[in-house]
Amino acid sequence: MAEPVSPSLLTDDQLARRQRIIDAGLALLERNEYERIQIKDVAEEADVALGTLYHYFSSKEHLFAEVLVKWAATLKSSLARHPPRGLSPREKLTEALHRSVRAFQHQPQLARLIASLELSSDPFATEILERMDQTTSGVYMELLEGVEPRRARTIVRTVDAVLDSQLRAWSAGRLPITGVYDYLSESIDLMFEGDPEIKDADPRDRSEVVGLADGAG
Amino acid sequence: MAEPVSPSLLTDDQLARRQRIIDAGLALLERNEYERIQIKDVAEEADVALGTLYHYFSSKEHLFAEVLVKWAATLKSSLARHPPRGLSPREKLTEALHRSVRAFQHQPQLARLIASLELSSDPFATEILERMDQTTSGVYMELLEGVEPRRARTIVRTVDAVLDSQLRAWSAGRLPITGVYDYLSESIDLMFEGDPEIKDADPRDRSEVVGLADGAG
DNA sequence: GCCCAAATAGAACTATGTTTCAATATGTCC
DNA sequence: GGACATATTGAAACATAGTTCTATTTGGGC
Repeated sequence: MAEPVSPSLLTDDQLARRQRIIDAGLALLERNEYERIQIKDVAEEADVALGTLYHYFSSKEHLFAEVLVKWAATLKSSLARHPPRGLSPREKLTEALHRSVRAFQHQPQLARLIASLELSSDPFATEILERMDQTTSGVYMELLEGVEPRRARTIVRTVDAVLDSQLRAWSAGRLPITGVYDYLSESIDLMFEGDPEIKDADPRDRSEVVGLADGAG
Repeated sequence: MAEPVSPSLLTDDQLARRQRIIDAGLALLERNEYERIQIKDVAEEADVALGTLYHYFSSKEHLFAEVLVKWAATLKSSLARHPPRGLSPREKLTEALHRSVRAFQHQPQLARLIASLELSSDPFATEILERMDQTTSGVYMELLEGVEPRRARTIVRTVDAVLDSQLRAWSAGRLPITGVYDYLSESIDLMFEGDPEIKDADPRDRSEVVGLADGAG
């Protein structure tokens, strides 16, 4: 776990190589379980030497945390390009979450990956996780425009926990994917129960939905 | 991962030895991180040979899943002995969850353990996990007497997810323990918002709060 | 063309869960 | 009470992967 070089100090060439490694990780994740992917396979797929890989990433977990970031970035930008069309905050939130589930459905290993990373002790990995957490929370918060902020934060935290938990159960084979959708909807409905179903209060002031698709690397 | 012998076929002597191994695991968990506990340490602590340990448990994960069951059983029986005194379902649920958090607080490694087990592929481990899940859900459901069953189930699932998620964050050092208590309360309040705060509808029919402290082994 | 940092290849190291095995003990059935 | 199955022991061997090391090569800038 030696300190890897900081991305900000790299030449374009090196950045490209670093990116190639991340892409290789994502590619392998599409056809293998995370735990069964060997670091040397990633190096091979990326066409770099093992030592090179460790030159850029402090550990397997650090590397895959960056893979996760990259994947999340594409998800976020897709969400930003086609914002949920629901009228009420509840509908928008539901739509956004369902879209997230669909994304995971196409990449089942990502759910396992997140679970693994949450157990990691590599400081780079934990830092990246936390950063991602804040970004996704931000995305959801924006959909809850008009909801009292304190309440909105609780909703987001809760819904995030449910998403995480159900995805985990699904990826472990303990729950069909339909269960994930259903339970999520049910939880959301529960939290908005007795709500006057506020329609999208003020469609102005929407110029800056940015800050979602960056931060990747 | 050879099939270990089934507990139901064991002599008292063997059951005692098996139990000694589980106790040893729990004891070690009190002073070490789960990941850093070596199987041979457990064997040593339990005063059995390595081969003996593997005679009873198919893997490290299987063993520690049983450790978890044992721990959960004591928690459950404590909850059964002193049922939450809150008047409304909301209060009872909050009290029960806070008590769970306190239990984890005394055994921080248990939270990590659960997270690890959820990633395990040992069939014994997953079976045990699922069994535990159902039992804890059952405990919470009983506290929601008077709440419409479908709704109660959603509440339990949601609250369970939040507990899990916050404990995970805490055990990874990403959240202070006070945050766990606070977020849990907030989530619960949110879900009971706009509720007529049903007071404990019918204090009769309470004779059988059993079935909580068994199932351990 | 020289120099140095980066990259390479792959062997070596390490840590641990798991398996094996021969020797010994235990206990049960006839 | 002898014999046979089963359990236990202890230690060594195995297997797998992540990580580190080292000798060597490459390539861009002065």
